[in-house]
Amino acid sequence: MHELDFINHPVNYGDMTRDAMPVTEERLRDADRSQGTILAAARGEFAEFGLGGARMDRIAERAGLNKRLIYYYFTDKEALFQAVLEQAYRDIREAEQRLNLLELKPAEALRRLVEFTWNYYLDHPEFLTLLNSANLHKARHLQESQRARELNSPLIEMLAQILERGRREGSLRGGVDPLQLYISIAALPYFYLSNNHTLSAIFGRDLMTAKARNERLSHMCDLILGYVLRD
Amino acid sequence: MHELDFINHPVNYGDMTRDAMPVTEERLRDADRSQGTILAAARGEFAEFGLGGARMDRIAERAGLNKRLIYYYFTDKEALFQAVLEQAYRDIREAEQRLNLLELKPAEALRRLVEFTWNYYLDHPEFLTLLNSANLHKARHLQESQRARELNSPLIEMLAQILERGRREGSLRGGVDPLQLYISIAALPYFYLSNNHTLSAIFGRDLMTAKARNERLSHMCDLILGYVLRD
Amino acid sequence: MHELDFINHPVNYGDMTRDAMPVTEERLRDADRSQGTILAAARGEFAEFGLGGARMDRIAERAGLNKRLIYYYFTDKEALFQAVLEQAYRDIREAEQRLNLLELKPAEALRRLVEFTWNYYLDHPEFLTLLNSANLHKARHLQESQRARELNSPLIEMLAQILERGRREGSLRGGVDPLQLYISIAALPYFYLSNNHTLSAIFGRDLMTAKARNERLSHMCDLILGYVLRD
Amino acid sequence: MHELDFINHPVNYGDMTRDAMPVTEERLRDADRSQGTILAAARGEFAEFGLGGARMDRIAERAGLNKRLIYYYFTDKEALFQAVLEQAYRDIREAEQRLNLLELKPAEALRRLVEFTWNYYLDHPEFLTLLNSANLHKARHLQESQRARELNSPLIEMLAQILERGRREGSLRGGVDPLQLYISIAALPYFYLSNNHTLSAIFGRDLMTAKARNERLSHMCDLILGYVLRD
DNA sequence: CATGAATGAGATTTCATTCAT
DNA sequence: AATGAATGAAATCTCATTCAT
Repeated sequence: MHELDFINHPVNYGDMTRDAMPVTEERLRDADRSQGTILAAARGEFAEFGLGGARMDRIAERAGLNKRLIYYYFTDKEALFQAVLEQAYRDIREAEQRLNLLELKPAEALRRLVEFTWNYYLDHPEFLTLLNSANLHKARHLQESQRARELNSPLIEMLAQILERGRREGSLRGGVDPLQLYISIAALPYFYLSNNHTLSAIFGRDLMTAKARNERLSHMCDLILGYVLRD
Repeated sequence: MHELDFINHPVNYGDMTRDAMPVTEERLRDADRSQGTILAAARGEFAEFGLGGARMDRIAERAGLNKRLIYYYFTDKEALFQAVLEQAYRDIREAEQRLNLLELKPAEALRRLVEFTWNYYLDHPEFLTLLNSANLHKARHLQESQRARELNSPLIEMLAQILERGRREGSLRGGVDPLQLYISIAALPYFYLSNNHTLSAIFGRDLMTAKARNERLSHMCDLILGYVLRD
Repeated sequence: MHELDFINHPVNYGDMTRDAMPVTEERLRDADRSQGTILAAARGEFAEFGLGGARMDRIAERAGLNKRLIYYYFTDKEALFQAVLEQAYRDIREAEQRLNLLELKPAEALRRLVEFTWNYYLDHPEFLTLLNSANLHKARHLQESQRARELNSPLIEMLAQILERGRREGSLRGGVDPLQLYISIAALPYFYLSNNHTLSAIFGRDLMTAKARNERLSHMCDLILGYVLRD
Repeated sequence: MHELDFINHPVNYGDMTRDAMPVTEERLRDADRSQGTILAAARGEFAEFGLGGARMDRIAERAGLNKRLIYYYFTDKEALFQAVLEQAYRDIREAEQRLNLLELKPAEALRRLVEFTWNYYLDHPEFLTLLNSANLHKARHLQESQRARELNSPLIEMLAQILERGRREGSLRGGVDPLQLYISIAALPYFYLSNNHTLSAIFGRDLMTAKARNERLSHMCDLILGYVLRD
């Protein structure tokens, strides 16, 4: 997202005269860009060290920007964390939107959702850590966020439709609470990946090899589909 | 004045030898008790604020003991955290030992394990946070722990036996990896409880009412048993 | 929205020479107005928080103008404070000028001066705080001001004439140093108003009610006139 | 006060055994001493630079103690300022207590009070600056002080008695409000000394020479006594 | 065994000021 | 004339840890 912003951010107006330059746009983009850079740097730092362990100095360094600028744009560490969190949610919601589950058959849609969740967590490990941090602080940052409700996943509604359709078709069992199902679909990969280190240490077995990962994905699909499919 | 203070400092008990002191045993008991008090205080603090957010000052205050004593017994914050973590694992393993799953019928044993896990997490919320903290730090504290292996749950072995027995009896399906199943049984309540705040904030729905908790437990049992039972 | 504002902003008047521009005068007026706005904002800020506590950011905000502009017109915070101080002095001197004490009978002139001082301080509480700040900094800003001497109150000279006339008439006692008297006439309301909060807190009595203020004014008149009048 | 604490602060308990040492006293006294040192350093710093201009670093340096210790004992800058303020008030009240005005004849007592106030302000210039700072902050620090009322000068009561006695004797006029008089007696030297720099700069005349000071004291006595004496 | 006092390093945050248009 | 973005230096405050009995 932010990455893309950079692409068309030419600083070179060739031989345009200074007066003719679209000064304002340039500036606004700079401000936006700085904010984006800070946000990205902060996301990395918070993900790696948690809210308490993150260092504003390091965030500035990661961003290649003056520390003061962080406060200029984000007020303080807490607010910055909140901004990072909101963005992380917006990102995953956006990805979810692109799934188009309703075009698939119910069972297929569920499998696809399990796969998507697994892959998204794999590709965005920061999301897990951020979520952990947020929960350590009792979701205070979300509760303070006025956009909290917007972060409500549209998937719940979609899931409800899929389940209902499956039930009517006779392919899925009835009486499944979409929220419970959604939570379970998130829980299964989340725990595995988030606690990967502890689990690996205790069981003396690397859970992140390609093989282990494939096994986990199958297991989760089996579990979810085994539960929801009408036999 | 500081200078002079040294003069008569020697740990001088007159000519009594230290071993001959009548108080020794009592003292040892005090020592044990102090360590326990510190450990309990630290567990609370780490659970509430994470490793980064925990404060040695507050731990001392919670324990009602001098801060210096913590260092005396536990070297430093990291080591203290490690001690807390090991104890938390020992505690849950002890509880697991008392389950006697092998005495039950396979399906019954599984249901009981799901219920146990759910209830243990409910009763020991600090376990979840400690686990989170440990993983934020990539389980460094476990890897450094020489007792890590001892923490390996005996449940895996037990689960393997249960699954095998069920398969032979024909009551359970075959081909279920006990480790995957164990992880899933932990994952389902873990995510729900650990992310309770975030989920409640986002879905605008209190997930901790008695009703909601009962629903979650049924859902988890349905999910696990629906998957594992041979139909 | 911001973007659009700038579009026709460029300081480009085509090939008109700058001197020929019709807007010059208007601009000068704007410049004057901006300076005045800044000065007023700064006076408020310095009065409320002192030199050390005043914030350039807040001054800009109060003025509704860009912070950079303050530096453009006033060099730095110190110089701005000096400018504020000079203006405050000019203001009170101007007000004094309008008193026309010499037209009154000596005793009447003195009473009027006491009343004027009291009222001026009441109406311009910022004057007191500015004076305090100036003195905290050992009047450095005044010493650096080239106009310091101009700030010398013409009242001293006037007071000398009044006292002399009164002495000759026999209505006032002799041997009164006009500077001492002037200082006392300022001191009596100054302390009351400047320390109003402290005094109110300590004596648990609101000193700013209409009644309390009237009492103070009578007391001061009694004190000054009781001293200076020949009985 | 603190100064005296040092005097009997022996560090040498000779051949007392360790257990017999009044360890606690010793320690407490050290803590007291450190607090006293910090308080004295802070008083100087706040007096010189005001609350906003004071630097915690400099206070630590002045005290010859670790900056951290200031926070250990006084929480933060504001609280430290409050402590300094309270102490300054306690000091002047203590000095007032030693005046024994009631033993003198009314007129004599008043003259003595004027002299005392003048000399106290001369000897404790920090008191004036602290008072100024306190008032800049609208006496917030006093209002928050639970001891505010204890700082109420007993002089008011004493003054009331003196005035009443003088009135009955016939030596003093009646109808004088002791609070108004007290404020005026404070106001006259306060303004002169507190604004000394500004006044000197403006009038181009050093107000702190021995001669100038004597003149001021006479003037104040004349003013107060001229007002209060029955002729 | 136990402790109150003290500290250095480093964290977050602030603030006057300058840059670049 | 006017501005939003950016900064370096320094301020306040925090925190794990050690000192000295």
